[in-house]
Amino acid sequence: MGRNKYPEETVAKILDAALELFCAQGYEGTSIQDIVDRLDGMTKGAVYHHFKSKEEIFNAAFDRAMAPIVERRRSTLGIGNMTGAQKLKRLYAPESVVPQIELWARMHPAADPVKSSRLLAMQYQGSFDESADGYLLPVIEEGIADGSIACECPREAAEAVSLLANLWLLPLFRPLETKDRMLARAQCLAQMAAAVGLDLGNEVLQTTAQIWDVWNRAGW
Amino acid sequence: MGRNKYPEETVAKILDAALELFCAQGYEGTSIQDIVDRLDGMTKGAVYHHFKSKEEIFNAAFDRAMAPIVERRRSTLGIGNMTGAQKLKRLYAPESVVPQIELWARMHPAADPVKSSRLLAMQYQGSFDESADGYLLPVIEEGIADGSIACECPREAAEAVSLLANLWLLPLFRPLETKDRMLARAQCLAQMAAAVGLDLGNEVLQTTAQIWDVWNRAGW
DNA sequence: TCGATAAATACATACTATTGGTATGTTTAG
DNA sequence: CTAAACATACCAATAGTATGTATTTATCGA
Repeated sequence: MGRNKYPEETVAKILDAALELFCAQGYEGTSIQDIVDRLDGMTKGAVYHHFKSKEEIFNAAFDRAMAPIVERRRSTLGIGNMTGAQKLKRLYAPESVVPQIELWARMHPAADPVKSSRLLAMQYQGSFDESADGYLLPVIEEGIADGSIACECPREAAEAVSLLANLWLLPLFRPLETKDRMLARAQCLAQMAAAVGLDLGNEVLQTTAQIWDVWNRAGW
Repeated sequence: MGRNKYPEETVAKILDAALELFCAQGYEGTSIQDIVDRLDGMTKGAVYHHFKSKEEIFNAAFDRAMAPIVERRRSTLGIGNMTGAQKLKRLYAPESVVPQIELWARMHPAADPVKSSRLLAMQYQGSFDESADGYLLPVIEEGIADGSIACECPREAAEAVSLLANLWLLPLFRPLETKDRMLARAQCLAQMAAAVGLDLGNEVLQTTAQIWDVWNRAGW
């Protein structure tokens, strides 16, 4: 093929193909050759020119997909005249959650924890990062500082809620269940969060309902 | 080597070696050859005679390791003259939990969610099985039936508690943290469980402290 | 009960296709 | 002309298979 004038298009093609395959078949279930085969005409040399390993492709693919979500959330929380408690509720409101779910729905990962074990590990790791250095714990601490939240164990509460929200409330790596069961989970999570001082807001149920709709519309 | 009169010894040797390697290096990080190399003199032919795939070895190794724990728990819960609430507390008492932790400590899995992603997936899957068809939900339902537990969402509560206990309270796949942080997590979990009607008992803190000791004694 | 033989089991050996990755071209844009 | 953007040809390691061989165990007639 010689040389392309716009190599970033090639990179984008690679990452698009990679993301789709990694989601559908998992990390180990996807070979570099699988990816190459989707880049009509291109060869492995091109891929390894732009990325130095399969691992790097994997990370780059997901980072790229997540970037707009992360940015959106950052800007949402940047608003100054909101209490911590208000920001917390906002984090679990439809406008914050649904875009992320839409992304997941598009990615359409295999509903098999073993096949998706790499993704699961990412989500697991992410839950801790999210609560520790990420956005949840800071928001809670902000709430404690401004008096809008009363929580005795902010770090622990953040971790627990984050983990439950990511790996349980939306069971990405499990066979599809019913809307009622998802709503029951949301209700349950809200109760548990309230017990440690975190009010996730009344919108949580609404958010969950919308999540289910998005999910289903995507043909799960 | 010809033929062994007691092939089950060979199987045991294979599973022992496999378990150790899978824990230390993860599933993908362990090759069949790695396992074979630990079975002095034996070859791949032997391994593939007794097991039809790497996957099967992996499952067999962990099933074998878990078997005594599962049996122990089964017999503990079999006692008739206990209420559901009493059984629930017992599930989180040191005598029930510590043996399992000792097993995990011996297995000594890599504290890296990606390297251990397969194990993580197993634990994740296990949390749902445990709550659904396993022992936790039945105990809660027993408690509801005999009036010793008041829980509006038994299934959801079981899932949430199970997930938190398995993947958060004991963060197998995370770098070691302090005893205080583990205790704080236990306290937090107990509070959250109480909010949905599950009293995990006062022993939870004690259990957690013992877990940490076992963990540390194993040189984590 | 006994030995001979057949059959099945417990391995070893040798091989294969696929994999992630590399070394080294070749072509084209800047 | 040079460096980037690819292609081509290779490599070692991998999970798994096909097949060969030795040893145990089941079978059976006497």
